[in-house]
Amino acid sequence: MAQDKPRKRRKAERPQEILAAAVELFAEKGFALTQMKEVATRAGVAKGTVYLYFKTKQELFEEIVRSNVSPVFNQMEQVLHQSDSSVAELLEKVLNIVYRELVESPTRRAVMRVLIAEGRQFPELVEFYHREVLQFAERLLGMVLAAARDKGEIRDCLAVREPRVVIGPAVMATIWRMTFDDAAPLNIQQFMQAHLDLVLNGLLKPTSCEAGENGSRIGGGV
Amino acid sequence: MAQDKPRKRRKAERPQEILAAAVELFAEKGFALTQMKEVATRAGVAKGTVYLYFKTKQELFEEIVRSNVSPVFNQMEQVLHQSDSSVAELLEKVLNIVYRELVESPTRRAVMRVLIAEGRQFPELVEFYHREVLQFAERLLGMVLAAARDKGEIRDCLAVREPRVVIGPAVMATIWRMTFDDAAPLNIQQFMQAHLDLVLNGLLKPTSCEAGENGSRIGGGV
DNA sequence: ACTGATAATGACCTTCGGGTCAGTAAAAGT
DNA sequence: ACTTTTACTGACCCGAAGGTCATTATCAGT
Repeated sequence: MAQDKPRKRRKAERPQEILAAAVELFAEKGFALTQMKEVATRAGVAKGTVYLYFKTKQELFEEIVRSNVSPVFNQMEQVLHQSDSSVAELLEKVLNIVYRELVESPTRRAVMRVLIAEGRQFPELVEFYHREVLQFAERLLGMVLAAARDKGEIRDCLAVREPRVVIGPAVMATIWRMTFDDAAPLNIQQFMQAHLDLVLNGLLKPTSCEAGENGSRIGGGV
Repeated sequence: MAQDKPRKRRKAERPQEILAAAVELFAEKGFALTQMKEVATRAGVAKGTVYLYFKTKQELFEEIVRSNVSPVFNQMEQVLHQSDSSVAELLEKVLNIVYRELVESPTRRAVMRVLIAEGRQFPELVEFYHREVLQFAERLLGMVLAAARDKGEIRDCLAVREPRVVIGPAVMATIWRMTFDDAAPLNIQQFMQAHLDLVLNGLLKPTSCEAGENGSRIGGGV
């Protein structure tokens, strides 16, 4: 029990180890319920050590948020600049990335959850995340949709101006996995397929021949 | 300042007043950050009084959850049993209710937020909410979609088996209003219109005449 | 008016957890 | 070897907040 582990000095590795431990715990229990003592233990150090590398608990969380912003969108931007693909292909690729990197990544889920749950405590961070992640994604998607509309691939519908409605189900899936997955697990693959199909084709049967744009459809364009 | 307000005995009204105050505060600050002292003050009583009516903070929250479960679905069920309407009309009515009662109701947003944020603390409550609200809604919507499919109004697509994908954007809107509305306000009316249009018609242009089911569409039916 | 019953109070208790810092031990310098 | 530097430790501090209870105020019944 009291085996007095041999102290080691590893200044270089500590920050990463502490961040990793913190991410896990924030993902499991949220910000408020995570104790710094626990973070320290999981990182294999004493509580005081954590405070050598991060001034406060909040700064620790901020580091996590900042270090998880960029990677997703590098991929995204690459994909979207193959603009010879059809919207259908493009959207499928985008959704693949979103589901893999956002819905299925424990780290990013954790960030999302804490921001939703306890965002009021750090409004600047919420603003930062919105600007760097959400707004960025929104613009990217908005450009794709607008381009597709201009090429005549998709209808000039409201969703083109409000891309958030397109990725809505993915956000819901993230929330679901964080909260209700024990009660009713979500099959991500299946959900993603349904999402893609719904967004591209809608629920209604294709209008039969005559009357082109109209028919039984409602709520349509602009 | 120290005006020593005249104490009043109002056993009957207290619980409601306390619940109302608590809802407001949970909505503003979440569960953990809301202090019982504050709840008491806002309800116009002293802290001890709150504990005359609710054993613990958690029980106070449980009461809020339980008392906010049923009302939405009474409306919902009524609407859905006018089964002579088209899916388009039905879905529009359902989304109207969902956006009004869930996305725009501070109380229900608060419940949702606390469950997402701090649900780990009360797994039984999460399970309860899932069973009574989400699963119920899912089944209701699932039945509507299945019926519409059988009537031939909508395609036999994956979304019929996974109704959650249909209301996904509404969930996102709820989250958004709780978290990012300061950074970028959401126009609910517009968002709802876009949502309905997207879900019914999809993004792609209607397939032109021949080839009926297929065409440029991908990821389609079952 | 008096009094028993009880709604209401708020000072107090207790626990808990973020943050500190005097001290310890592992490297680096000589 | 010995000293110096500094990464590291964990007992301690202290404010905060959930929950308690002896006391006080209000009201109903007589």
